[in-house]
Amino acid sequence: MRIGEVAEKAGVGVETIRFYERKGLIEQPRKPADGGYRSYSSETVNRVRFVREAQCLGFSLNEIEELLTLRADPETDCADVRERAQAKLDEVKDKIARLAGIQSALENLIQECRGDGPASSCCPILDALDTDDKESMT
Amino acid sequence: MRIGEVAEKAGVGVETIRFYERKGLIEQPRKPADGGYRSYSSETVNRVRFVREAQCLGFSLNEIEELLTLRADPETDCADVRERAQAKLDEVKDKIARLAGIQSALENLIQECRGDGPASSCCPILDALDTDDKESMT
DNA sequence: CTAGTGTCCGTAGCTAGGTACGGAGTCAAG
DNA sequence: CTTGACTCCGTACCTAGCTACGGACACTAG
Repeated sequence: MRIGEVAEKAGVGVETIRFYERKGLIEQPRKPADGGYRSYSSETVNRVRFVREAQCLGFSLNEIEELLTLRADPETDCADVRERAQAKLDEVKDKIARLAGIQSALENLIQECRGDGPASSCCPILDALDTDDKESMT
Repeated sequence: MRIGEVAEKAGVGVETIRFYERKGLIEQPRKPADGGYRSYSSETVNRVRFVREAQCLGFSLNEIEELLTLRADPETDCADVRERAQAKLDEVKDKIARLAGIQSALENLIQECRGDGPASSCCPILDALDTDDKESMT
């Protein structure tokens, strides 16, 4: 599969694929036999999609690389992989918990803003989140 | 409260507060009476903390402003607020769902990497996430 | 053989989100 | 009334993550 096809299937530009390649986020597919064109496997499409996905969720490209290198590297000791995976898992759980806080703040807001009149002093998104601060300030 | 105190309590630099002020993310506290110094309420500290928090979770500053302006703007119609809050709520739920996908991929990975030997071909973080793609490709 | 499309590479430019600099003013303590 | 800590403002600079440019090469169809 050539670069244009990968880019299209992953929903990004060709330049982005080249950029990710330089960053080491996807395989380096030098194939001088094939006229000097890059040739990718379909796994690359999934990798690129995963990168975009993880970016939306607040991971940097470096963190995403860490996530991706958790997989099959035959040289790596399994205990090490497990340890890094656990660290990432903790991060992910923390993100979920904090998003859940925002979620319930928004739900409260929607509950409280039932009427059609002026919003006056209802709509306390920060107030809803302040409780966190108060807990951590005792 | 002056800018340095806000910055310290929120755990950011003074320049960052000024930057957020320029962006309209926090109140504009021009107080020429007080020697020309900015004077902030303690709410600003919470706002700044919320901004940093939300950034970690993948929201841009523009999106964060949208979240923050959901609160008490006496001119705003409550129905409009509710609508925007619902849209944000959908985004947040979606993020949580996608993080949950990564979470279970990591949990699988940790399960499968029980041994101490070489990692060989276990550790399928992408494989675990591929299932998503397959569902959306039917 | 030629035109068109896709790819190669390096380098330059762009947006978001800060971060640092430098010269001047404010204020409290000594 | 000077010293030191803090603040003012504007501008310049920086990193991350793309995105565009431009000239050369490959491959396909006509």
